[in-house]
Amino acid sequence: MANEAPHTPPRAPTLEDVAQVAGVSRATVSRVINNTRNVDPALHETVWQAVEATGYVPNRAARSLVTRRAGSVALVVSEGESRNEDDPFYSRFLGDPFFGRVLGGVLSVLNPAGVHVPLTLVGSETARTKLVGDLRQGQLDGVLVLSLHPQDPLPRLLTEARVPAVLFGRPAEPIPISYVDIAQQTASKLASEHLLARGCRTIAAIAGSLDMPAGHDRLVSFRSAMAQNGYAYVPAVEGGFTQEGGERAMTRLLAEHPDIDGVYAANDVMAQGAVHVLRDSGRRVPDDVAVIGFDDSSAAVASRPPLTTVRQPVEDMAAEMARMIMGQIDHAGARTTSVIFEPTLVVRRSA
Amino acid sequence: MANEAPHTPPRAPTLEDVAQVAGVSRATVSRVINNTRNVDPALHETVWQAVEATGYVPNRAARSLVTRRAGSVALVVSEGESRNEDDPFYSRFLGDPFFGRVLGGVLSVLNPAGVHVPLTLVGSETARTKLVGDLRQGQLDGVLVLSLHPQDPLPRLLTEARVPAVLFGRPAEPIPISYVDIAQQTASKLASEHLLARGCRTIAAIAGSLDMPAGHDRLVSFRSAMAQNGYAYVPAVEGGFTQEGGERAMTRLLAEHPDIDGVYAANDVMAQGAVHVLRDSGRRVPDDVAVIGFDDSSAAVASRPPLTTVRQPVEDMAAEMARMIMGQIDHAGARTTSVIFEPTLVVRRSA
DNA sequence: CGTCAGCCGGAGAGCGCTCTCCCCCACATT
DNA sequence: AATGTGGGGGAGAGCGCTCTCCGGCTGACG
Repeated sequence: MANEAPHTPPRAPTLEDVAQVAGVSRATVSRVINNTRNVDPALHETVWQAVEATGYVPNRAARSLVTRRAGSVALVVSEGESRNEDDPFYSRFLGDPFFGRVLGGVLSVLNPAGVHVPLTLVGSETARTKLVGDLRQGQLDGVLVLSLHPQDPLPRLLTEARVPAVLFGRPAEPIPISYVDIAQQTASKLASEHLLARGCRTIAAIAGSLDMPAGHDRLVSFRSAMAQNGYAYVPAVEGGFTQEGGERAMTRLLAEHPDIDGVYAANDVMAQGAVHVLRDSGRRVPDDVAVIGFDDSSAAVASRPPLTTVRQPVEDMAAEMARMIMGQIDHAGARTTSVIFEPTLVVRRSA
Repeated sequence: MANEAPHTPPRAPTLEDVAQVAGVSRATVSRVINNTRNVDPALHETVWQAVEATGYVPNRAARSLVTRRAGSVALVVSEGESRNEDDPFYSRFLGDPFFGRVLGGVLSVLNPAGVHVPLTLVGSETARTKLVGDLRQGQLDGVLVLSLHPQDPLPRLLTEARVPAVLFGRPAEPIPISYVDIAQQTASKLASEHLLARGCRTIAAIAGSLDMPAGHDRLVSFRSAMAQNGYAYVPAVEGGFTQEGGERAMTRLLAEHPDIDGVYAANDVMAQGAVHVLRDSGRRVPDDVAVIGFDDSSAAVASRPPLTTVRQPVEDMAAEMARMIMGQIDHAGARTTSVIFEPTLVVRRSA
């Protein structure tokens, strides 16, 4: 028994190997694989056979080195200053079904395209500079950003670095950066008209955090939708997007307006909290008070009664983000764009 | 205005640039940065200053090319044959808080270490070969696998390719692959003793899918824990880990054993379904029937009453996976290992 | 029949880094 | 004083790929 290469794994085949098998030059194989120029069809065929035969897989690193393209787009979950990566807050957000849907949408576009999608949590100055460094250095071709905090400096940083980036949801400050978002007016219209149509006359809102664009926009547009139907004022309490906040908000709303018969909550978990409070106060849902949530999350289905809720096409939005970032990467200097999606109302039993 | 480099971004500094600024050779700078050998402390200092001054960031691709290390570990969500990537099933799993916790745990170890964590959904033969190809080619240093299906061929494939890999949960078939898991016996002991201690005498189980290790082990170990307390037989119905399945299982259990006063469900959503059925049947939880769930997911908190549940230290387990894979990568040929974690009982109001 | 454009394949440079090899010099040893 | 020893630095090869440049061949046209 010869001791040749006793523990060396059989080195992966390179372009050179394929070239040798096919009896052509490295350059030709490269051309075939990236089909970048006309190559004689017969040779083309031979080369592919050689690729099959050798089990060749292009080496990403080598390719990146020369093309200055990493072939990866980071999905970044970004907080402002206050938090660090160990904060359970992150797990909470990552565990949110919403995040999973985003991920699914992004991967459905990027994985088939052979693009890697590294995930990063960014919650400190250090992490932020490292991210931008990676981007400038070309370790990353672009970023998809889920920015959770209105004062998050990351979006601005990214625009300043002139680096491909797309946000989920409009930025808190008006800066020139691409994003996808949902038509909050449509959502509000859907919700208000549904509530009105089923006979609600005293309607209140449980708002999300008002310093976040989503929280702010949902309340403002709901009020204006109600105004268009003749309701000059809609009482609202902020619930901070948490179930407990929803419960507190509902309690307060009930205290101030005991005759409430319709509630629009800016997300499902707050709606769920509201339902609990409503039931505990002896009211039936939807008979005495109708409740509409937002997100169509698993909470909506798990709730009793299951929640009527506004559904964002999150997967589609995320997929569009992926397409947008690829566009930006391919055409440097392209204009920043925004794509707005239409929500739908999923009618279940709570309203 | 000179038109020198009108649109060329100022090329990122390379090792060479730093070397020039520091007045040393490329090799020395490399040594300092990776501190791989003794370097004169004074020079060391000079070099770091030069790094600061130039804003140098090492080029990952170039480094990978020579070290044959990608600096990235994929997190793979793997299904068996039956599904494709567009299947909403994936979104559902990704949206599961459990997944987010895994992600959080993994990132808490790998991000600080500068390791990228690309996410991949693998649900087809093509995707599987591509993954193994990436691994062999060195685009990926290792994989962390969440295998969802008992017949999933991926774990076996990975061991055959002799590639660094760690599973969450023991493999369905006995193959030599590293994994982390939970001590199901402890979980069962905790649950059974809690139920018994609060006076339950007719106890049933709602099992998960029995072809999955988690589903199987939870039921088997629960029965043996009950047996140790003198209960020879525990009626059980499979609920497939879904809320609806939990409802159906509870309905059937109730029909066959109307005197049930304690239920152990293999996850929270089934427990939540069970609670709904129990309440609809006029029984009070926990007064008439106590219910224990598993996972300590958001469903446990959202449920009314909030669920007493078995909590796995998922973040810790995921972090350990990350450490294990790094160990495997650094010491090729290391033995496959398993690490088993102890669960705890989170007592809320349902039992 | 000569010239030239156009097409297609090969040669080879070089992307930014690591790492082996070599050399120089300071200091210890004989 | 000659030789040994080892720490610390530089030179340079080369990782696997893309892409520019070049050359040979073919066919069209004068």
